[in-house]
Amino acid sequence: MSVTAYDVAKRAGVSVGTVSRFLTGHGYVGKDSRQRIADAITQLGFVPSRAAASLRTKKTGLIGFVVSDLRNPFTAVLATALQERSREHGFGVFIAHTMGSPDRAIAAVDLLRGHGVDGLVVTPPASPALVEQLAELRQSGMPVIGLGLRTDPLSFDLLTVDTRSGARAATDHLVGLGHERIAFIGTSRSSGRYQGYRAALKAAGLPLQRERVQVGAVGPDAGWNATTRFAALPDRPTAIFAFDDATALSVLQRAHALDWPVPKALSVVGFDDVDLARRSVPPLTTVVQPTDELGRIAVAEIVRQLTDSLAEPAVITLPTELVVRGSTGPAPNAGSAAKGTRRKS
Amino acid sequence: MSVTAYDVAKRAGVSVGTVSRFLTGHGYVGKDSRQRIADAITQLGFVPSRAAASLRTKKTGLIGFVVSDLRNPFTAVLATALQERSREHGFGVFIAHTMGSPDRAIAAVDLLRGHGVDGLVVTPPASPALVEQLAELRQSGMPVIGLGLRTDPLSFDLLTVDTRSGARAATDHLVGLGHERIAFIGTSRSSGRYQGYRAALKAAGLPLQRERVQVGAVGPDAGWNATTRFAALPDRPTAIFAFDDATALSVLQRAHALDWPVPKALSVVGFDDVDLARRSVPPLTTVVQPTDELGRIAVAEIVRQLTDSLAEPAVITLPTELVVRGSTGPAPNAGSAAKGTRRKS
DNA sequence: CTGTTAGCGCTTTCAC
DNA sequence: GTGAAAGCGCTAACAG
Repeated sequence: MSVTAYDVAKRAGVSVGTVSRFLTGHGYVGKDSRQRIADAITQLGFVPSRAAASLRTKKTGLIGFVVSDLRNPFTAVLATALQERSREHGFGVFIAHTMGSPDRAIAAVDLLRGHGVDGLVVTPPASPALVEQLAELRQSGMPVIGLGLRTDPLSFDLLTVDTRSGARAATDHLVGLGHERIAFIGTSRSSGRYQGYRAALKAAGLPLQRERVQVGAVGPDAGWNATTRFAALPDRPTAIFAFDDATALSVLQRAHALDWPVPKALSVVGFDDVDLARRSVPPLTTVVQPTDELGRIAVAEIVRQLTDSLAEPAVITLPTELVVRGSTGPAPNAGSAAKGTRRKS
Repeated sequence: MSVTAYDVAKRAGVSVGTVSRFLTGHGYVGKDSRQRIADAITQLGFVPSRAAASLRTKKTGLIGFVVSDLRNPFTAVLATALQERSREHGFGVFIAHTMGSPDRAIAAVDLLRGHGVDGLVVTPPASPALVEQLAELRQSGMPVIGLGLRTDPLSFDLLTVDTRSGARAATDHLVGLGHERIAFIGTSRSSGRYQGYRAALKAAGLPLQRERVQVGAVGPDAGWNATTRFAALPDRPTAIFAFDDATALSVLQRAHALDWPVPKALSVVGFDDVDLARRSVPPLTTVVQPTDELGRIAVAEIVRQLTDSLAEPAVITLPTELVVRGSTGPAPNAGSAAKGTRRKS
């Protein structure tokens, strides 16, 4: 660690300047020097200090990634994709988790800022204060991109998937199977998922029942509890559309524990298509998010903004896709006539 | 980002030195100055540059975490624990994944080094070259701790859980239930898990059958495939002990798909106790790893070494605990007499 | 208690 | 093509 560019220079019989040119690739370095520097570097095990470099260049080669909880499988997949793509551009990813706390989100951004990240990728949830902080950063020239982080006046780039139409497709699928009592578990009524859910019900002429909508928490516990509640309803829903796979999988498990057979008596749809969805019992019907694309585009956007500097904040929306697996089936009393007919009404 | 300590100093009407003393907490700062500096900082939105600071102090406040794959739930939990604990000590965690590639592991360490991490926490798999690299680093004064990363001559600190006795307890549990054909899925025959498995069989006077041992890959795919193979055996095993929960859960799923009822005809034991294990169908019997403890101790060790400097490499071993849930039951033809008797050979 | 000053390791003109 | 030298933002003596 204490071997510096000067040591390399001395060893190679050149000056630091030349070593630096070799390192950065800016400016010419003679074929001869090039070879000797390369040798000296490997012999000495020299690793250039980014801290020192960044002091001059104002670039750390670091992308900050603010997440709520890394233990969420979807987040982990996203982080992995981001890291893979960043690597291709020579960036490292610095992940800071917030455990869903607004205060910690702000602290996380400051931590990342302190370490000089070149850009920021931020995921929900966001508080007004966080959004303001990010907007300022963005204004001061730092690439900031919100991943599924909608802000009312668009104050930084938004990369999002079309959750609304994904939710619509999922609900349409259930309607098409003859389901009329379709429950929803999600974060809020303003989410794209809820909008899609509602739109599908409306299009099918189905009532929107308050007791079948569970908003607030999502995740394993929430899915479990919501399922318990739904099961206790006088008119049990015959289908549940859950915010994400983590939630949907626990719905599956709770339903099993309650002897509420899936998909015979209950159909379940998730969102994300995490690895386990493919292999749950039964395999989960879900809405695929283009995770790799998200990572790829997020990094590409950061890199672009780093050079193009200040373009107007833009929205990039990626499509979703419904994958039908074993967790959805015809509604219990729907008979054979129900198949896909009620959908266009 | 471009607001510096000088700006703060000017605004507060003091000198940079005083601002620095305020920031670091070293040396005295008058109550008056203190207040004005604090005000200036918030007004200016000043975030000190760690890069600049670390150039002097040789400390970045960063702990590097080298993992194979963040998508492994256990890894994600570990990363989360590590991040929580690091935060308490004022450290950030820089995660670099290797996707299991030895070359990438080396590159990851260099990436981390380049960013000047103060310490390194490394998880398997490790190659000889990686171990050598880490040993050198450790020798040059950097805290390095291997998490479950055994090296033959102990060249850096090893923090590990007693997987051997965990595996022993798991297998003993199966033996106690009357199982005689117990299969194993793991990484290698030199792992603690295999040793524990073998020891338990031996103690029970049970033969160690080659075709019931599947070493090499682990994880969802491996669990799925191994189960397929085990099912095709003339003498189907009545129990499977899997390397980790990710593997065990896919065993559960594959068994279900094969109409191989768990735990009636097949008992399954995992390792890790990830979140989903509690809620799988049926709930997974598994060996708990003290994840939080691991994170806590890893960070504490790094911090300790950062001050105490060079102690001899040591081994810290944490105990495991077997949690019995619904995925294990009496062996199919064991009758009631089998209960726990065969255990003491 | 506080100001001044000399670097930390690198990059980057500017000469040669 | 390459060397010399200044400076990035901060910390850490060292005077006062």
